Order: sequence, then C-alpha cells, then structure tokens
Amino acid sequence: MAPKGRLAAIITETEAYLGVKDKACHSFGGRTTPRVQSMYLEGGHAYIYKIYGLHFCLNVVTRKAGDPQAVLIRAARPIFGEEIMRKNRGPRHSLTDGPGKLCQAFGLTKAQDAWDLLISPLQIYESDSRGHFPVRTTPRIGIDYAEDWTHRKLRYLSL
DNA sequence: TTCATGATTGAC
DNA sequence: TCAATCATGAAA
Repeated sequence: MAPKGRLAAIITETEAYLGVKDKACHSFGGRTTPRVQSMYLEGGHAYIYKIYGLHFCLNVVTRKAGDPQAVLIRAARPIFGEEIMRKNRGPRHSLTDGPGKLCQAFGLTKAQDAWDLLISPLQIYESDSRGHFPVRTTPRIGIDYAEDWTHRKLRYLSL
C-alpha cells in the first residue's frame, strides 16, 4: 500500500521531439520563445505546456542543456493513487490514456514546468521490465504539418 | 495589436 | 464529426 496521496503509473506511450531540425518540435528552427525555455535546460527537467487553451502536456528534456529535445509522455497505466486520479479526472472519465488526461490525473500544470525531476516530488524511474516487453513504433499523433517529419516513427508504445 | 492555430478531449 | 477555449507565435 502506497503512502496516502502518492500517485504512480507505468509509462506506456511516448513520443520523441528532436529539437531544432524537427518541424513538429516547439523548438524548431532554434526558437527561444518564452514557452520553450525549459526545453533548453539540462536533460531530466520537465517541459510542460498548455495546448488548445485547455490541457497540459508533460515532456521530459532529454539532452544536454542548450540542445532542446524532449520526450512527450502520452499515456500510462495507473499503479497507485487511482482514487485521487479519478477525483482529479471525474468518475466518468478515463484516467491516463492521453497526454492531457495524464497531466490532469496527476494534477500537473504550468506550476511544474522546468522542474528538475531528479530532485522534485515528480520522478521517473527506469522499469525492471525494460527490454522484456515489445515496443512498437508509429508516426506521431496530431502531426500532419511537419512535412518530412510527419511520417517518421517517433511514437513508442508498449503492449 | 491583430490573427490563426494547436504534441487534445469529450460530446454528439 | 465537431466545438471548447486561449496561450503562443508570427505578422503587421
């Protein structure tokens, strides 16, 4: 039994955003606008942005500081704290099967943008089962404008 | 300052 | 299939 108030889930779906050359990446072209500031931090920091004026999406910065690449966390399977997730999401809705849903279930907002995941309450661990289950790759979701980057298989899903 | 749009979600 | 809803970024 996990401590009260603690939430955990196994990440099942991610997408890579490969920085300044990637037309689908917010840092494309070397953009240094306010929104993407946190993507320029050292790998392991969070990049959280708001989309469609409604939902938040969680990314993890992946490279050295100054190289703005990140992985979008798109979906996960809840491990504990489902009660709280249900409360955050509403009883009639699914919990963590989408990037915006995952953030709402975990209560993530701009407040957690730029957090250092190595020393913050929000953490990500490598799974013991890594390499022991199949990973499928497909093109990224919702990217129909990125020309040559649209069809690259940068979405990774387990199961 | 204006304007178009989106790494989504949920209802119809 | 489509509306909600607004911060962001580019243009003016």
